[in-house]
Amino acid sequence: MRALAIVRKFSTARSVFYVPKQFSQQSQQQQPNSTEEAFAPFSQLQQQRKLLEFELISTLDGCDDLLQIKQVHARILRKGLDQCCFVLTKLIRMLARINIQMDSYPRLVFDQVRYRNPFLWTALIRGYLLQGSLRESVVLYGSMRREGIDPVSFTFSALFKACSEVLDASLGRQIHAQTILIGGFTSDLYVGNTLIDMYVKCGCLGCGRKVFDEMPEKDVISWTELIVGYAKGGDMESACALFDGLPLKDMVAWTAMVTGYAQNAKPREAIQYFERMQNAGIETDEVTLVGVISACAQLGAVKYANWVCDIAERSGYGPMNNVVVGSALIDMYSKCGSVENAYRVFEAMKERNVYSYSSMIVGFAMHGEGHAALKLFHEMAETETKPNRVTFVGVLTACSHMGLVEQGRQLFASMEKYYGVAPSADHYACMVDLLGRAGRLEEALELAQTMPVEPHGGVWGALLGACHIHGNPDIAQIAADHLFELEPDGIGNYILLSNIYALAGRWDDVSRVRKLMKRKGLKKNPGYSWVEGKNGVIHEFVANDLTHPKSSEIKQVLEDILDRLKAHGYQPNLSCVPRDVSDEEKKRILMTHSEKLALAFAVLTTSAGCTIRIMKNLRICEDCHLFMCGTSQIIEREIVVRDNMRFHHFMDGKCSCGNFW
DNA sequence: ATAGGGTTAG
Repeated sequence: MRALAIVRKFSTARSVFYVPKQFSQQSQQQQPNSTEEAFAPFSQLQQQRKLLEFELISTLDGCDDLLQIKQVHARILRKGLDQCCFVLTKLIRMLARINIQMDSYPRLVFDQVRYRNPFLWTALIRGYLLQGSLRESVVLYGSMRREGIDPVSFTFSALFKACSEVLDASLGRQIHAQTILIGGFTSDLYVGNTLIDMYVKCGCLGCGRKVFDEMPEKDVISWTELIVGYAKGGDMESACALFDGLPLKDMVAWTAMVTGYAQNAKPREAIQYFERMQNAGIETDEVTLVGVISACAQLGAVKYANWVCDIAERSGYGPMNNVVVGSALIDMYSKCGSVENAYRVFEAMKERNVYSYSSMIVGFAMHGEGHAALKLFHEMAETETKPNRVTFVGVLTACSHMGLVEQGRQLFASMEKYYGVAPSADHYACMVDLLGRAGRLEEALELAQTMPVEPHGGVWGALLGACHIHGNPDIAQIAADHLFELEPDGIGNYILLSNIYALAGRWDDVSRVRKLMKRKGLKKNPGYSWVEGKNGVIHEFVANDLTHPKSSEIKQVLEDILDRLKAHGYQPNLSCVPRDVSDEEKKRILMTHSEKLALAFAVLTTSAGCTIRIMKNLRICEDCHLFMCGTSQIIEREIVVRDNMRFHHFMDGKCSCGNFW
């Protein structure tokens, strides 16, 4: 047994430095006469051989179908590398990646190798695991041990990685238990880190934390994995606590924090961390940039947009050099109100992928430039880049915001037929939105009731929104019943329904919905708006909030504007206050809407001629919309409002949305 | 041939 093991060990080593026949014959013929010469050709051959192996491996890496892999395999055989574990391991891994049944081709390759090293074994075991054949992989692991091959730490890290790829934590737990039994591997840094990553990816944050706490030696990677885990779970406090305790913070750890805040809708914190990171002298790469760009997109502030774009250019990851950064910049500029700048970035990009096109199309759609969105979509069809589900959501919303019912229908019909994208519930939601906004509520309802995919909250939500626009409490009731079942805690749905009843004057129904909300313990999410002030300070306004230091001046400005608007025939739209109060009270409430406060503040603090930009977390109401139209005319300035859905550009008393939003 | 961070929607 022992002898066998030694032979194996030797053979394993030999197989790595296996010399092909044609080369070894050649070297024998040459008869070297000094030691130096004797080794020189051999090591040269070794080098050539190594180069060949690496070349084959990288060729394999670029393969994405069976035919290509078979061609490389033929080359491997021609070069006499049929016993080379190094290359064959890659071959098996690639076959597993494209989901070739392990029992067939990969198994054959494996069986033909006489001296298999742990890496080759691991590739096969990992393949079975990825294909869900847990039993087979356990059996194989047993045979590997019986043949005297000791697992290496790589064996376990590869297995844990496979588990995390198939998101199978219970399987990972079993293997974890095995490593504990064998002993020695759980204290390995690599194995520990893959374990944490697996648990985190599978959503078992607690288990990951336990591994982390028990690791005798941790590095910045262990920390970062957990930080990301907490961030993905929305627990930025824990992420932050961990980060504070991290002795050596590197670029990736910092990036995890920036991205974490960005993904948890805390753009200001994300930007703060990015600034702290820069002050600490940490380098910035494209991933960091994408995180902070996404934060700026959420914030919607032009100054930050230009600032971060500048940094991207200076660090060499501008739109010219990096598709991902470029695509993120397109999205950011669209969301910061400048579809022109977004398009400038789009044009400057050397390479464009489906993200670049989709972001640009969505950008046009958001700004009410539906025709530009459709034009770009057709341009895209001429390229190699294939539209995906998001691209279609983009073009369909573009149609929806423009009321292009027929074009939307045609696109929807072509999705599967010409582009191979099967319509999902999301796309049906777009269609319901398209029909509903256009006032065809019965058709929208029928589509929701007969669609072949199970409708989700988005579908009924679109219908409910349309009922709000067109004032149809009966269909709203149907949509809401579905919504309350699908999203029992979705506060917005209750408020929307109650507002629809209020519009129809059905106050009994309003109080019924209010009571329902109260019973469920749901609280209204307050509407708020914000504007960018001097020096990048963001000023936030909540409805009816008079705590801003300039409140009395703001009130004065609003009253002035109101008087002038009234002289032009403006009448407050009292139906926008869904409460059973006096008309006077309704008028007062209307004047405290957060976007009006923000508008007055902007008028107060910016100079004539410059565009006023307001961001808001909810949909802008009819009255504020009318108010903005009028104000843009009397103060002769452009006003841009970004609500939760889209942009409104007010100019000369008109809005770019054509009062259709 | 072993470990960490990334962009698009309603």
